[in-house]
Amino acid sequence: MPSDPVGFEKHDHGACISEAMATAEAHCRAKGLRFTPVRRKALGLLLQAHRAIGAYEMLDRLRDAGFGSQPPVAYRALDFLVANGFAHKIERLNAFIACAHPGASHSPAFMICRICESVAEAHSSPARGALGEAARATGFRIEQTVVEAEGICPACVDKADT
Amino acid sequence: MPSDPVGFEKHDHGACISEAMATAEAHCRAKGLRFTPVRRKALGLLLQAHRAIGAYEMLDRLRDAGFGSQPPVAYRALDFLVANGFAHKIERLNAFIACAHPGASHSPAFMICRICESVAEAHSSPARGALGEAARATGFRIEQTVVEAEGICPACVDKADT
DNA sequence: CAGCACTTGTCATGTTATTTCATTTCTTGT
DNA sequence: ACAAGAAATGAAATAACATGACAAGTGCTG
Repeated sequence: MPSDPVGFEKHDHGACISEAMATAEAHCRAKGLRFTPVRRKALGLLLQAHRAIGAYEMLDRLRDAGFGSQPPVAYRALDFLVANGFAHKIERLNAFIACAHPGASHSPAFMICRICESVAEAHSSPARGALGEAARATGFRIEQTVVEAEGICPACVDKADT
Repeated sequence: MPSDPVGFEKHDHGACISEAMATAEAHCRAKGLRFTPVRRKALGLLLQAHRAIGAYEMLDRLRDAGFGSQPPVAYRALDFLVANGFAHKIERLNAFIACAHPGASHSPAFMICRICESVAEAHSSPARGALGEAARATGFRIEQTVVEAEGICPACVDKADT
């Protein structure tokens, strides 16, 4: 099980998909959540894509798979996945990506390549760092954080420098 | 000149507006940028509001002020302000806010109150912290960061606890 | 098996953002 | 001063992202 903080490396994608699905399955069983076909399919599509997917792209694929064709179909499935930590929303892209560390409650941080649009997930520590300091100094109670870096991924840096 | 990292405190709002406008004015003069009426008005409106403003709310006000009524009017003005560091986009809100530290090149971080929707700006240090570490470890080249915390501001915490 | 909570499908609408092109304004080089 | 080029504006159209509301179906629970 890859628990490293980033995701630009190559890996056994098939295995990572089945693992993530199994984790979600188990989590839902444990929590009494209904991992319905449309939700399962949505997570599968996110994992398969291995990149950030817009809600309407998701909708297209769900429709192709025989599910409903109206936006709420996609948004509801994605909301479920996000709410339960199986996926994250990338605010910068208005898009969604499968969680790289499902199960673990965490504050994700993302690195977004502006060339190839790949996205890697890392952990952030809201409490530490400048933001946590500012929050403590002012009495702000942090509930959730969005941390996204835009730039160039290793592969594209190599290409650009060549 | 308030250079403290946060913005939940009371302050002389009139003075802070004129200062910010003057700073922008000077910056544009120095860089040969055209600080046109619509851009000036947009910045004034952001400063006046002292909160995050959606593009269409900005558009309404610009139209009321006699400018064009089509979305690009607002988006172009806002893009100019953001590009030149006079304003920031809050991704979480799809809204824009005047920069609290204009002139200084910086990586802003924001604290967003989910009760009263106030927004405070702090500095972040992308290079340090978990994100910078992950970037160095993988070879990701950070160009820009989005750091936004959602939670409860001091004033609303007090209210909630009462 | 009745009642309830939850999920799904669909229609309708609301919100945010961009593309395109013609026109005007400003700046620059001569 | 003036022509050429760059930048900004106005306006129309459209694209992309997201939610509200309601009826019908599903599965659990008493």
